[in-house]
Amino acid sequence: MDIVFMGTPDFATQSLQALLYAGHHIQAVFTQPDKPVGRKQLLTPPPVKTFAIKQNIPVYQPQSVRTPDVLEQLRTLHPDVCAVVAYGKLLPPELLQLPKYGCINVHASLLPKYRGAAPIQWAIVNGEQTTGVTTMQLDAGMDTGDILLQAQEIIHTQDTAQTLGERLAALGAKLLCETLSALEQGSVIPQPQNATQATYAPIIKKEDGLIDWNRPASAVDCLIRGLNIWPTAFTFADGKRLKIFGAHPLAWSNAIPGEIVCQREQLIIGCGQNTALQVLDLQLEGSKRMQAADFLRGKQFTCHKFG
RNA sequence: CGCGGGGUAGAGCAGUUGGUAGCUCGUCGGGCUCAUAACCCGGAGGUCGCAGGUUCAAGUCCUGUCCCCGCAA
Repeated sequence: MDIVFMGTPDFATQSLQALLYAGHHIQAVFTQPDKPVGRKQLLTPPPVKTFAIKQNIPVYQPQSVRTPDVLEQLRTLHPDVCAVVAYGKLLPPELLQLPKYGCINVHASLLPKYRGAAPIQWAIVNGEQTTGVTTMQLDAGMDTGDILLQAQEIIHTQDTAQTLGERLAALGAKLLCETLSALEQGSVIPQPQNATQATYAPIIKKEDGLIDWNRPASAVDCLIRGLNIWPTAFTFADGKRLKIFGAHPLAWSNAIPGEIVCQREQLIIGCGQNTALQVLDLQLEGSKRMQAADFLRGKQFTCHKFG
């Protein structure tokens, strides 16, 4: 098929790659404009752009897709379908109607659960045991279109947003290819979403990473894994910000939430409901990321509580 | 030149008012032990990020420079 691809992060790159391998013709790629990144604010191209350029695919990076120019470009390209994967912009209705098969979206959740920008992260943070990917026919709403195909994926107890995201990206890429085949053969029936079942996964903000030590250790662990590798769950110790990249929940008694229960060979913090968290992988402000054992070898906290 | 923290043995850190570097772990050798990640004894390993400057003497003060990290964007 002749396809216009719209996507931005690594998650989307996998789908683009899969479409190419499947023998589709990618006419053009739309992706977000380059943005300043990091402390040095270096202008950095999104992953999809980098990949597209290597494949000699034309790249467009409009600030807005709600302009006559963009609509005109799409008309000229005249794609069979528009594949949208984590593009980062809502598409206007006129554009959605344009391609023969409309616009197909890959979403990293089992819709109607976890509509929105950060379905992978929130699924982990909320302690879900399964999630998945959905392909759907885009409509004007935020992840409200008719469902085409879905695939389940188990969330492991060690999963981070990073590791789960990689698997879902691969799964989503595969599902996208299957969906396009099914559309061509007319063998897929769009299913409207049950809006009453819908939940939302809003974009993650840094402050979402603040750890509430009153919550049970398992919940804190979910937060840590869900927000790894970005923005990372954090707390405060000795007046400094402490990022926690990895931990292990423990059963414990008489734990005071936030209390540093132990910092000899292991770093253990009290949590809610008489549980505790063994911190394994951390980074103190001004220092680099390291294993708790390494950290404790050179430094002890003078405060008695985290948070 | 946005604000702040930091670059000292393989790893993580101390180094007070400037006087030729210490700690924990690891590592090597020996001992103890049925055995060990445990314990005991001993050893190796550092031009203190880099370049200048002040000084009788600088990791420790001054200047410049590179790199890392938190915040802010």
